[in-house]
Amino acid sequence: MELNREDEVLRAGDLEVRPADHLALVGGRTLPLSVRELDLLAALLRRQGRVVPREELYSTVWGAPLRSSDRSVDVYIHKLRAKLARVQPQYRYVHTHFGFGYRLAPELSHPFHTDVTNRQQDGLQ
Amino acid sequence: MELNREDEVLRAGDLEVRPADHLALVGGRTLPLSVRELDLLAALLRRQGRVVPREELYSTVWGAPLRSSDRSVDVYIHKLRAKLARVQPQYRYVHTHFGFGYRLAPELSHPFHTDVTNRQQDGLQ
DNA sequence: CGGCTCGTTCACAACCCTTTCACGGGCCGT
DNA sequence: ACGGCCCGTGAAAGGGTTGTGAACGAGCCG
Repeated sequence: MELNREDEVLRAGDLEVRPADHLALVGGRTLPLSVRELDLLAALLRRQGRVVPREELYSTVWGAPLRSSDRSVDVYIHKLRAKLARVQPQYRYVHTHFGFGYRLAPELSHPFHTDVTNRQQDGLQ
Repeated sequence: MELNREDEVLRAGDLEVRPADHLALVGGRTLPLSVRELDLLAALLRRQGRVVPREELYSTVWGAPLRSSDRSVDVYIHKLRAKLARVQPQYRYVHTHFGFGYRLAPELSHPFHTDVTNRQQDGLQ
């Protein structure tokens, strides 16, 4: 688990999270997230721009070491992506790093190297 | 295999690699690389400016002696070049030294003279 | 109790990475 | 220029990893 400074405000792109208030905003609008979803998002935001291993995300958010077959992180990443994409389809916030974990960084959805993983051929925009 | 100092940062031109974070950046933007690709790039960066024999690259990145017919290094050099060229077409980072191996050095691409290889006896450029 | 939300787990599909093969073109010594 | 080795490059197979929808159960509340 991770401390929440009372006044902590995490930002990335149009995203804003106030962990102490259990509140996530996108462009000023409230984004309804469950506890796990918000904790996971906060953990990623605090490590913005870095690749965060699953093990670190799990131990931070779930408070226990990750068991080898546990897919919880993936499932919640999926839920986060779904909710973020519904509000901001033009941005990708969560990026997969194959074999390691995830990285949070607001990037335009389509240009250049697409996406989520390390795709080989991205098409010529 | 090669040690990754936790804070090691490798640079060449607009390229920046942080092996410990599994992260490669070009002009601040993330360059999506697979594990092998990143390891190979890091190995070249650590030997920047020198001609690195295939045998050395293979044993460093793959952790085993190079077998005589193994083309893995060539294939991954190709993948690296492709990804680098897509982001920075004006630069050539990886140079072939016929019969020996590869050398990493950021150099402007010659628009009219496509000299792909470098002879050993060419000396420094 | 009945309906709801949330968290967990499962199963299958989709995808990515690595390795290997094959073909063609390049480079070099003769 | 020739022949042979070397390198560039696309493709494909195999296996591991991640995406995704759905089922299940616990807790909450009317």
